[in-house]
Amino acid sequence: MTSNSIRKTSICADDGDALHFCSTCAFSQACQSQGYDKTSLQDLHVLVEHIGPFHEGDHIFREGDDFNAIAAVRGGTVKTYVVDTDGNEQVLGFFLPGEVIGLNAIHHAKYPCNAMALDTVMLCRFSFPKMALLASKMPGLQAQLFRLLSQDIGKAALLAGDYTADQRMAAFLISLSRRYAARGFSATRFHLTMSRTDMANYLRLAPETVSRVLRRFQTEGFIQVERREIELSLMQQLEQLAKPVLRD
Amino acid sequence: MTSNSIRKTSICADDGDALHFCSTCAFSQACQSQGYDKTSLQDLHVLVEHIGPFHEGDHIFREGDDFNAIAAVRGGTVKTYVVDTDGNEQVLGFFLPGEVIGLNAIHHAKYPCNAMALDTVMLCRFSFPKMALLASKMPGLQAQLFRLLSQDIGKAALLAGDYTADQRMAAFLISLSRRYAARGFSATRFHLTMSRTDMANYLRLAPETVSRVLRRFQTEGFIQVERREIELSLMQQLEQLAKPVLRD
DNA sequence: AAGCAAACTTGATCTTCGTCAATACGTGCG
DNA sequence: CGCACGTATTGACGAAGATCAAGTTTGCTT
Repeated sequence: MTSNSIRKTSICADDGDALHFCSTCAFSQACQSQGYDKTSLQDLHVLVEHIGPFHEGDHIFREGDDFNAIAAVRGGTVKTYVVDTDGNEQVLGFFLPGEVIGLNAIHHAKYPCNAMALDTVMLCRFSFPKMALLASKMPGLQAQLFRLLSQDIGKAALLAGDYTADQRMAAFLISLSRRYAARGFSATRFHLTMSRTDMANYLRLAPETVSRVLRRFQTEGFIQVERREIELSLMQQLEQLAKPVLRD
Repeated sequence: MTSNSIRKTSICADDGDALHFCSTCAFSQACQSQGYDKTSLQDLHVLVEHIGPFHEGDHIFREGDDFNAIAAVRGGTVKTYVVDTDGNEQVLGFFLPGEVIGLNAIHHAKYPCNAMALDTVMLCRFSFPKMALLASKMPGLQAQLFRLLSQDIGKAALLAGDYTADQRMAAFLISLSRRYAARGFSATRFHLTMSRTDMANYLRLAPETVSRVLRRFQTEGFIQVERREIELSLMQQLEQLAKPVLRD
């Protein structure tokens, strides 16, 4: 469930090498890991575009917008969401640095959801048509795209099953922890970039329930939480709780 | 949410034409829709394998099996599921003729769930490595694969949101109806190939709740249900109920 | 520094759906 | 034919979490 395939922390490798596009992006690996030719790499350079900064509350794309590009998060957090018929917000996911947004837009050629910056966000934008064309020439890139897409199919598991509020919350915290750790950040102390309401809308709980569960986790010694700063003290116990959700 | 990209009903077009592989499969379209060369087509023929019949209760693959192929359902119904830590079955999806199973296995190169035949099932098996290779030569095929994968990312929405039992059930029935209709079957009368328990495990409800909701739908005149035969009488009302779930 | 709005917390009550238990139904088998 | 098992239905009860209603804190604006 965590993005194992995305690891590098450096934001932009301007190392004078041929590989001078965003190295945060998931695709650098694919290219590095196999013999690419100069032409392909040139093409890849051309189709990449660094954009941002977006600020808190800015929209990156909106539901119904024409799809033309996917984007890797270079810095900050992006939430994707839809608004249901009664005006309630359903958060579909939070995207940390190194993770890719827009993959669910390929099918209908339109973005099926909104994407909003939760803090200051920098992106690496890839024209999808160009990338698909390039993928034909670079089997490693094609494979990487297939993997990214396939990975996302299973992601919804966190929301799906009928888990308790405690299990959901534990799984959410563990997931964040692992994803931060994979980027070289602390696995035990981090900043929650989203509001309690965002968390609630993601976990399909009421904001009140989120508050209560966090408080109880604190009194039980699992976590220390102060506003949006959180420390996971008893990882063990949290993982135990999260196990049915994360399935590892 | 319904598989718009898959329409043809015929099971196997042995028409002597170059296109003599399973025309039920999602990929025939991709190939037809653009100028393919003879060699590619030859390759595509080679990588396809008709398998079956599987009988009720047979496993097609199991969680943890090495991934090497995806498969299109030619006939019958397949359910995919996982068993959680307390032994409860979570049904991930039902796959009708024309739909593709195994797409979520690409990422880890292992099947992340079990697949079981609910009745007599015939499949069209595609070696994935060969298919990926071929996709490099056939942009249409590559695009079709990207679309199929992207489509599945959004599918989990049916289970996700915190909908009522009524909304879930209505959405489920409407979804089946549309998918059958897309295959040329009746949109209003069909056979439920899965047990109440399977439906419950898919919709994240108790089997008792499934029973009660179906009964209430019947007394309200929305449906006529007799054992596993069902008729949708007031499509209008059902669609109204399902709207928040299906988002159209 | 005061005022304000938004986010968050906390408590009390209510609703939906799960659980438990009993019964009916239908199918296969002796 | 009738027994037995699995599947489905129906009813009574209980629990988890939503909703409603105040409060409290935070941070922003003036």
